[in-house]
Amino acid sequence: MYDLGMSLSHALLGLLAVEPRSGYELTKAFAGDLGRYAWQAGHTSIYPELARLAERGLVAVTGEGARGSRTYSVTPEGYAELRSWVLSPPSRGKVRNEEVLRMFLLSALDPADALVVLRRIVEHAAEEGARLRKLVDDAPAAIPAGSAGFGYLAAEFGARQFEAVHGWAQWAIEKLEAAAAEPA
Amino acid sequence: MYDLGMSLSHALLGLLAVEPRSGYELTKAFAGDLGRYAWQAGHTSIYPELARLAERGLVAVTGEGARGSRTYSVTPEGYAELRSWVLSPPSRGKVRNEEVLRMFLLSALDPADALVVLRRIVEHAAEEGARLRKLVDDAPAAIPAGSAGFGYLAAEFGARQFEAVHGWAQWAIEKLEAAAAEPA
DNA sequence: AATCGACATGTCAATACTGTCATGTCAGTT
DNA sequence: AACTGACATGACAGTATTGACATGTCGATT
Repeated sequence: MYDLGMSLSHALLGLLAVEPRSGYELTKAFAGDLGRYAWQAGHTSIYPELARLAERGLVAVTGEGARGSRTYSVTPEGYAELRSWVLSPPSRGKVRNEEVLRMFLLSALDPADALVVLRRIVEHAAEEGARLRKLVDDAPAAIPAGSAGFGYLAAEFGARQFEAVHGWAQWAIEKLEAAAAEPA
Repeated sequence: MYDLGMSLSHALLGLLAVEPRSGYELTKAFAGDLGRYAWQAGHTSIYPELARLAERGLVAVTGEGARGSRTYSVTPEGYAELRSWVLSPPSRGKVRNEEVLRMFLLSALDPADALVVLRRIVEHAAEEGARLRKLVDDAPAAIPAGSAGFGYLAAEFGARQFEAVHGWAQWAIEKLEAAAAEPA
């Protein structure tokens, strides 16, 4: 009677709801922004989880391709499960983010060390923010709701997050430099 | 020869670097914003990890209190390890965030369902943003670098993140409503 | 025809983590 | 003196995840 590891299964349902895919293609999706910012998983977790979802009837193999590939699609039950999960109250989701942890721990360091990290964050956030902003701009202006639009909302989300991180790091640098200038 | 589970150990080193604490107090720290936004862990992970850190000489018991409590402090080696971790290049840290995953999966849903979720996000982000903004405002204006200031940078970070989420969700609602108004 | 790289899936042992149960202490109340 | 709730740590079984290894296919070069 397990129903843990819920997040991975729902991530898979979500991806398959947008478009049927093989395990390999799902793995590639996790190697991109989805895995980088929302939920990471390797193929060794994905394949067994797909098998479990198929066993529960939430997905089904709807095609076979070259090199033994199997294309999975969500079943109506799978879509219902996904919907109920996304709509369900947030309560307290699992959170693990090494980058954010680093930011939390910044205060534990020497201000000089913290500044080094902050300057790197400023640079990195500017790059990632610009990349995602470009992604959004290049995407079609209207949201073709439901199909190809997957990732458009997410890209805008990411762009804004990085813009916020960028502003924060600059603010933090100013604060630390000001504190260093006038010793107590 | 393991050196995995790095993040938890560094979170502990960071907390102890700010101030010596017992396992119980560390557990409470994880029950707060640290656990909610950066890295979650329960006492059943924390105690064994503390023992391992002590074995490796990165922390040490520097006091014993009532009810069998042991107060841990970082050793110089522990601080060096922490410093090198925070300063080390980001490469690709572990990321797991159920809330962000939900946002990624929004596009997989009916626009009507997505709107429900987005409106809840607007509300929640406004609340959390306001709470953290208040936390920052109530904190001392200058950063007493190194000691009591822990959490000040982090609180501002969180406040800005939620402000960004708030803006994003409002933007997304407008987009979806506009798309619904003019059917293709 | 051999080679190579991307495609595609899988096993397995080791490690990590969660939830549940268990145990005991101490301070303040009743 | 019994009770209660917060303090404080720990064991353990079940589940999840990772990293290393393994296997084979197909298309395009060489």
